[in-house]
Amino acid sequence: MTEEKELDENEIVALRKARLAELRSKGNAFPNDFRRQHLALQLHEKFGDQSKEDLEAAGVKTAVAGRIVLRRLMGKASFVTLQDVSGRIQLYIRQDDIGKDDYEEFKSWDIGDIVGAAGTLMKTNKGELTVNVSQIRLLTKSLRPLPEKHKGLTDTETRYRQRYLDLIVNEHSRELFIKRSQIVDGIRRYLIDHAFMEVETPMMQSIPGGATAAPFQTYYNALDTHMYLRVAPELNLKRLVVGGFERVFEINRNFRNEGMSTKHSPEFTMLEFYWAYADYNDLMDMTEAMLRKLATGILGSTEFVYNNVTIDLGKPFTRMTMGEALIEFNPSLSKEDLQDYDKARALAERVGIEVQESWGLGKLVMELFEELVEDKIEQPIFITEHPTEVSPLARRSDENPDVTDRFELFVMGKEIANGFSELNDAEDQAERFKQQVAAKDAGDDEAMHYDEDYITALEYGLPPTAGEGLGIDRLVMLFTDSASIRDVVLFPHMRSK
RNA sequence: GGGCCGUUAGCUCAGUCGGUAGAGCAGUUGGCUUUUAACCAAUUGGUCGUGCGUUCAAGUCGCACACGGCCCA
Repeated sequence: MTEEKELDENEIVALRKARLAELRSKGNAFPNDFRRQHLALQLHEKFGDQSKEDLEAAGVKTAVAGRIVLRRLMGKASFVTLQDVSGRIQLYIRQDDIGKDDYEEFKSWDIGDIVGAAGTLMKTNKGELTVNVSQIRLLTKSLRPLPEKHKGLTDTETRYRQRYLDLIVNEHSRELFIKRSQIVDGIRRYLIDHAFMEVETPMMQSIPGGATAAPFQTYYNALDTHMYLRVAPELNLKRLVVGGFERVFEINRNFRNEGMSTKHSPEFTMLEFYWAYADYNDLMDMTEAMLRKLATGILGSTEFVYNNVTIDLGKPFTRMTMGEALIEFNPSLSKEDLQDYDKARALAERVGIEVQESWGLGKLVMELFEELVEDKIEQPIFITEHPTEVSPLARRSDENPDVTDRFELFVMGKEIANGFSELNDAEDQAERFKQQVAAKDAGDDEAMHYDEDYITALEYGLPPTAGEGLGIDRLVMLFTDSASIRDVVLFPHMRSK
């Protein structure tokens, strides 16, 4: 039975399993008592500059551990390249140093095996820092062959489905996800340094809210009720501001039940933060400062290249209203086109937008912006004055009730951030929810629900507050010059095979 | 949802006009005590994504499906 199975297997796997069986018969095949003294990078940093002679005189002892990624075997001495979390270090193993039996055993190990080695630092004749090994142990036997050692793993599907292989083999991928971690870490530190408090709010909600988006539905047996995965944490975070936590933030996943594409993932990571006694202008200032600091800290510069365009976060970001942007990027348009419903509608139909009867002027302008401006943006721009009709949670402008004190930050055609002075007028908010419910009843499955408890919270009093959401995945795409959101998500969703 | 492209050895890829499957790496065997994509010699490995069809004959042509990529909505 098992024999048949093994016959079906790839001969490489079968052979390695046989070797593992042999190891088992000799004792503990999976020892966990090895302790390392240095990472590869630490050795290179501390000793990389020392001369061959100085290193030999110093006789530095070390113990390293990692995966064998390259082997150069000779009759009585060998080199192997070990890879650990920090990088690579070469080992030099001589039969004379470890003994004939151990050397023969060592030669039967494979690329992919995880080993621990102790020895003394040396430099080869070509100047490569190397551990001259006195003891080496196999810690974990690898049963499957790794991808090609030079060209690596290029098949996109396999890189996504078996990300661990991508990480073992492709240094670029490893560096990308390290950068992602640094970005999240940098944002967290920045906010904490500015007196923000990190909180966690529910991922499962009985009423999804905080964004216009279709939710995922699930079922909670104990309560015998349908629940939704959150589309945004917004309303809960503002409840916390009502409660007196004047600066809060959350970095976590949101779920939106829409298609997958290079720009959209059904679950994505979002920073949301809320800041009492501040407005949307303060948010824009802070966003600019934070992005500059992140880029400097992580990329070493405020300039970086995305899709062959050099982006400069060093200069003050352009700020313009949505109406101004439409005209700026489409000089044939005039102000009147955007202020008159009939003209705006005619224009929308002319550019191929499927206009719905329920849309007002505000929705038309927003759709026109998405169609005629977004893709044309390269350098960072704050777009402001979004129509009230499409901003149900944002405070109205004091000058014009049809627009809100809101902004979105765009870079290279991507919406990176969205923020506004929060609507803290409970009665206005109740009206806006009613409009959303009407839109939902009219068939808009992205429209919001009426959240009565949120209105109650506002009735207790939300201080004047500014709030913002910043898409982490898209920011990572920018900072790493990645064309697809799947490249910056460790385990992107795939159809099961 | 639509269009285009892809799927061949563990990995990276060739495969002509339809004529019975190739390379490099990895693996195996042998050699080699400062190599580094180690090298030298020999050698194993295939349900050509799945199914149906055309044909004397299909990796190759046709249709359907699956999965993926890119573009569009």
